[in-house]
Amino acid sequence: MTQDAFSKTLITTASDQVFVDMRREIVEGSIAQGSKISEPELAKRYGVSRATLREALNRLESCYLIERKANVGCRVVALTAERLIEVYQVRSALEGLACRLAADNMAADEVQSLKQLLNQHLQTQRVKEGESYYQEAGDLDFHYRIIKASKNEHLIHLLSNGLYQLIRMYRVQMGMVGPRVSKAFDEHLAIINAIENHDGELAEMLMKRHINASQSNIQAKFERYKSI
Amino acid sequence: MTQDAFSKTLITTASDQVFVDMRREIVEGSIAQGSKISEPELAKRYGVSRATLREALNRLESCYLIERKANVGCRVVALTAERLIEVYQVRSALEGLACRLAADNMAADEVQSLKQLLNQHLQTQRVKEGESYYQEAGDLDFHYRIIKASKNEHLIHLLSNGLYQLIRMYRVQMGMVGPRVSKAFDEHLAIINAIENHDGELAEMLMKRHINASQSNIQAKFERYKSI
DNA sequence: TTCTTTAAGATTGTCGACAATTTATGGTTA
DNA sequence: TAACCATAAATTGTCGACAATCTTAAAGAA
Repeated sequence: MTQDAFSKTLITTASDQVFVDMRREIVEGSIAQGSKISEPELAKRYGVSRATLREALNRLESCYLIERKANVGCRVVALTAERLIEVYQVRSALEGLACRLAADNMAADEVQSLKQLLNQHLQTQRVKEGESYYQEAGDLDFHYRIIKASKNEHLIHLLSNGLYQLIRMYRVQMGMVGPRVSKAFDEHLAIINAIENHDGELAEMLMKRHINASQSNIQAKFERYKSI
Repeated sequence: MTQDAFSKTLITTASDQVFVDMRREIVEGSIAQGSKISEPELAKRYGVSRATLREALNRLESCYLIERKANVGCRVVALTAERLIEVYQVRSALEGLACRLAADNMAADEVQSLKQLLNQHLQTQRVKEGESYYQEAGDLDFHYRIIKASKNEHLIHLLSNGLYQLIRMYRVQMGMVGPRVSKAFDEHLAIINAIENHDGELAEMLMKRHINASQSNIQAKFERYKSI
């Protein structure tokens, strides 16, 4: 029994493994967006039976990475601009809530640990140079910690098992690196300060703006990407 | 192929039917909260194979009605006060968003139709007498229409396929009828007015308050229920 | 007695095969 | 040629059986 790095999913069964593997392939684009999924073909490829594969497919559907139609089959979700907006509207509302709850609940040492994390990011050369590390794993980590600090299990599940892989899919496949990195860092700093002051209202507002800015950024990239 | 009344789920396959049936039984309490689910037993009871049953179980897990542990099995979710708070915090954020979007998007004739629905509720004798009709189906219908009017498919799915059955489960099993009915009606009216004026900010705020009030109400009932 | 170990029983995970449905193919007709 | 229908092929839905794991209960040691 092992553990997945991104979603902290415990990998116990064969279908767990297939689920995590397929999820990575879909997020990274190895399995192309919008492509049809053939159960017999994929079962053979992963070396499992169709029953095991279907178990994994069910869970991929739960986190919105594939879509099923009865008696027809599965398709990998297609990344559209409209869908991106929808997802970010939801994300903004939910992470805003998470941030408010974090500001209410977070203990002093947790705040310190979070500040330390951000300092690490600052001092890492890669951040200054705007490399992908921060934007991907680092940013993810920051947001994840705040979500976790909300102490609302339902919310945590909704975000980390539901929305995040989908958001990663957009970001990874758009190749999200660029000038927003340093600006995002400042916004993170402001959010921490609000949390430290237990100012839930402000923390929520800052997080929402932060995510909206992130949305505008990725959306601009999206337009450029589509016009090519 | 038929259709389910509550979630508008299309029932095509055998597992669809089992899913809808089990969901109703869990929501209504026929299958007790916290109880262990035996796959062989339920498969026999519904007259399907275990594979079909497991398909349904997967989907029940997606809408948070049961919880699975690998190699151990499923349990019906247990209704705790903590969980109720968590769910309502999320609901408040999401329906607040839905209400804001509805205020932005809703066409004049849609607003009129919604007002008409509310008038029907008012004129129905049962409402005045505080019977369960309004609180259950009527209230649900009102909220559902606003959610739908948000035009955000992801949000719609999250609420109607995700949270709503769980919320119904609390309400049904607590027996939610009582003096809040008329007050809730007034709140609904205020929300519609805000939507009609396309005042998204106000509409969001009113909806959040409406849901928070509803939470307090059900929570009070919960305490009484638990102390017996 | 109480705790640990072990074996039996029961439950879940996985598999391959069959049935039902959809999709592709090819032939017919207007 | 285009539209329609019938047939064949492929895909999904469902089933029963076996393997792997957990749970329970009995037996033995401290």
